[in-house]
Amino acid sequence: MEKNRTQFAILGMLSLQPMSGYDFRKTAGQCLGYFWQESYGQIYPALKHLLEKRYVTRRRRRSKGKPDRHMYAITDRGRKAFREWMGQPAAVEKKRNEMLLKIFFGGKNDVNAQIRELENLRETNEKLLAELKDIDDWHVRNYDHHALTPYWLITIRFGIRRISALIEWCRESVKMLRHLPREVVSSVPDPIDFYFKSRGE
Amino acid sequence: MEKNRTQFAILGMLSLQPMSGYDFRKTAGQCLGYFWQESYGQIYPALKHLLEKRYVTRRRRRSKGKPDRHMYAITDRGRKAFREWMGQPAAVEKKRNEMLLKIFFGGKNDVNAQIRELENLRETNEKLLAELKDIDDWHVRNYDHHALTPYWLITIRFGIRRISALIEWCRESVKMLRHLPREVVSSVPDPIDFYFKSRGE
DNA sequence: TAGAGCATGTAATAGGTTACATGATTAG
DNA sequence: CTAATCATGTAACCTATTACATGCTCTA
Repeated sequence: MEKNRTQFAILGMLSLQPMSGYDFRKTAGQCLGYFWQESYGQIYPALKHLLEKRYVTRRRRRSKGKPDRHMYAITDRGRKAFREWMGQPAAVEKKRNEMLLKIFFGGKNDVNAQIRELENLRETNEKLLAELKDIDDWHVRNYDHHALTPYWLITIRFGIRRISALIEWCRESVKMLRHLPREVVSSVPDPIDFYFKSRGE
Repeated sequence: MEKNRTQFAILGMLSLQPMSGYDFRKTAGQCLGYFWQESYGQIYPALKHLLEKRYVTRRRRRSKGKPDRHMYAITDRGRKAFREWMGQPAAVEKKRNEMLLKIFFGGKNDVNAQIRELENLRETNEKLLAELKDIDDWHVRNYDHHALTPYWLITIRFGIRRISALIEWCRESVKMLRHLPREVVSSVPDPIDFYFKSRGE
């Protein structure tokens, strides 16, 4: 099997419980949202492939008023492929943070607009942090609810730490931008020596 | 202009100093590496596009023993397009962390292998953290070296906070995995109610 | 003498987003 | 009446990785 990770994310969810493509999107959004995201454009083709390879089975379930649903369940073949994938070392994703890229080059022309963007980011993430802490609490109180609880706590705490760090960084950066030197040194001694070169590398 | 970010990353670097595609790869790897990455398969086609749109100019520079280099410089048109892009709100990247995904589903069969993976991650990032702190120090000591220094410090500190959080998370997670309940509760009361559903959502 | 670094680039493939199409029900 | 939710899926793009091709020089 190739390394299409969407398929493994789906297999993983199906290993917990049978569900439809729509369910997967929704459930994954809630449980994995802060470190894994999928869109329908990937999910439905992936389910098709999984079915062809007999890693999953499909049953049509009718419902009144709503469209029919395709309920998928993992097979033994699927479970085997999933376990194999789980054993392999995790790949590291490419990092891309457009806001950082823009800040590196001097950010917005209007410093106040830049500050507002950072404040917004902080506020959004403060809400997210509160939610994650609630989820953490719930799992601590219901530690015996599911065999995977300790693992879920580990992933949640990744989110909590990462988001807390982001919030602190927003605060610090806003402070720095507020105390920016008014008259900025605009002449660079030697353009060849900018940034790293000048550190003697 | 479209929203091919590779082109803007290149324009940004060229706004600091003229350079070749090879230089860009190298310099970007050093200055932006912990939040932005590009491969040659994107860089060279992007330079071609930038040239066609006359956002950059190209001069061939010969050198003995080494292949010829194509030196690119940003034009006024390019600078204008770049400034326009800089003013727009930054897009948020899709999050994808394969290690977290695997941990969510129970991680490696062998808990010790999982612990080793986390320890490796921590060690790698401790080295990276030390490097970033050195760079931070250098910029603090040479605050007047370049007009963009405060901005560079902001991006570096993002890296420092993010990596510190990761390191702490690794430590905590290893501890949790070491104290995992031996006999794991393997029966789930009601599979429909796993994770979120059971929190009353 | 093997491998790394310098330096350019392309082609095949894989991965991912977005908009669209369909159409009923339910909540505001 | 409007918008959201339910639910499936496709097609047209765009984005990105990987392997390959070329060939010289310097270091171990």
